[in-house]
Amino acid sequence: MQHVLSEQELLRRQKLEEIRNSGIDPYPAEEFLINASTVDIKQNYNRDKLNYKDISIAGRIMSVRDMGKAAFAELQDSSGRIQIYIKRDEICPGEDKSLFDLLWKKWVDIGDIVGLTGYVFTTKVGEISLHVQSLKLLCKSLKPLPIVKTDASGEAYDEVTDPEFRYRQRYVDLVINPRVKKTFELRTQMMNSIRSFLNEHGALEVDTPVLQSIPGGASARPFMTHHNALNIPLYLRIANELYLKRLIVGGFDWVYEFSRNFRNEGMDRTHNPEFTILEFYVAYRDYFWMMNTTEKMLEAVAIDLHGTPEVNVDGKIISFAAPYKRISIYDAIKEHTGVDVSSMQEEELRLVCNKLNVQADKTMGKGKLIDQLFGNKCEMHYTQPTFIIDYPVEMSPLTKKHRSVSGLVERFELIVNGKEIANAYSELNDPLDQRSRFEDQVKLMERGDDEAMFIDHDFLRALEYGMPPTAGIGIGIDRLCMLMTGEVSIQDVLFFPQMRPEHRTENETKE
RNA sequence: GAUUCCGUAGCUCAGCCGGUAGAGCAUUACACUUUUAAUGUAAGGGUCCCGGGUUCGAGCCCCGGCGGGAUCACCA
Repeated sequence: MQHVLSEQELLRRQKLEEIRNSGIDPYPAEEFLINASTVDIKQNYNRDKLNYKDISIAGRIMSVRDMGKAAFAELQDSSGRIQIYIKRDEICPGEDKSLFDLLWKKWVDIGDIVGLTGYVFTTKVGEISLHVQSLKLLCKSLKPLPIVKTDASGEAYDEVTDPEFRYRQRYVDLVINPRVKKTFELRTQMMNSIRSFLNEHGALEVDTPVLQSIPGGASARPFMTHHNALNIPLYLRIANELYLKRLIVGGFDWVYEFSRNFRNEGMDRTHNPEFTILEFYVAYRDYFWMMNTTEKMLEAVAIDLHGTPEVNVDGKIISFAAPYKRISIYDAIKEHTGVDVSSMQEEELRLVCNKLNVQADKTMGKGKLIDQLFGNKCEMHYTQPTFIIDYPVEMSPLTKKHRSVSGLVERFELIVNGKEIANAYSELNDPLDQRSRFEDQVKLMERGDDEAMFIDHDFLRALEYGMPPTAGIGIGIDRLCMLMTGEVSIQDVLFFPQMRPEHRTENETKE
């Protein structure tokens, strides 16, 4: 894919040939046995010196300080880095000094992967280091690694900050920016923590279809594809809600799934075309129970990750300690616009939107208009976790009607740092009501709302067999991860965020 | 999709009023057997994102495109 090789790349290819010609395999097949990690050595050496002979470690050479007949270098393995000390007469005890003079001094570059054996010692200046007794090349690297140097005070020089470079070549980003690796390790810890919480409470993790013939469970534009053998259109899922509810019909009491969803919409620092939502559904519960459970779970996760419910996001301290504030969407709108919209109909709402400079076109029904008002005027004000509750029925086609207030549904969204991270409700289980809500969606679609829901007849059939009263929730895992790791862009919590393809000329693609 | 900023060596970045392309690190050579942003001396390295235009002359000005960031719109 590279048309013109740089000076440094040509040189590394030459070295590769010289290595081969000398009889050394630059890409050996046999395993290299490791018996320690750099972090293990650094943490335990001082306490337990006797056990740090005959050490075998492997990793990437990250810097070299040659000193003539000896050299210091830094080796990075999956756990961290350690300084290594290589003395010529130590690794080449006989007459033949080529292992040091050629392999080490001429051929090994920064970025190469090597296996080392030796013993641990502390240098004059007090740095725990590996005194190398044998050196084996495990992989010759052909591209120069952009090296980030850090001085004694921890300040980084030549740090690769170009987001395009970092996202397109995440493998390099991970090698050279240790913080990035930490973010992704934290993401996995977060998922594990959520799993533990749910499993300990008796939930069952399940898998449901990604390819769906009717994309349901959310209002969004789907990606379309085609199945050749069946000769039918299929959609990549926008949500797994309707499938999890079918499982509740089938007799499971608590199911959950980390669902990779796909939505064919705009991208920005909080939206990627594919993203992950945790959904779970619990029989015989309602949305109050779900609020209690959600705040308990998020508090537990934050403590698991940080030892405290407080996290620092963009200079703001956000506390996940339960309980969270609860406020109805009408009260929220009243609080931030001064307008009581609770009894308004569509036309009046549109006037309010126009007056407040909130976009309100003709395809928008009452529910969407209220959603617009909240999204544009209120949402950003909720920094600390806040449950917004009791939404109008028009914007919630899968939600059970409110037990005491007509026109509302039993739904909440959780807002943190001005962004929605969860959406939940007492699930609608009245099959006839569900059918008429779907039919309302069809009317919206006919008005031009390209995000209105399709009718899912099989789902209606399932509900007709009977679904127990159920509470359900969807939690945006990427956004939660942003909060838990302090990242402000979704691209920094996804290994490979969606990017435009890199431009390639005819020649470049051949290589 | 709209607005706006950006694209120069492997990396981070300078580049004046339009006048033959610069630094640090990295690389190469030599020296150096406990250094740590190692050091000293020397050297090499460029499709200035791409394509047009203006000009005697363009990294710089103008037009178009590609890619990225930010803001907005849509959305979670």
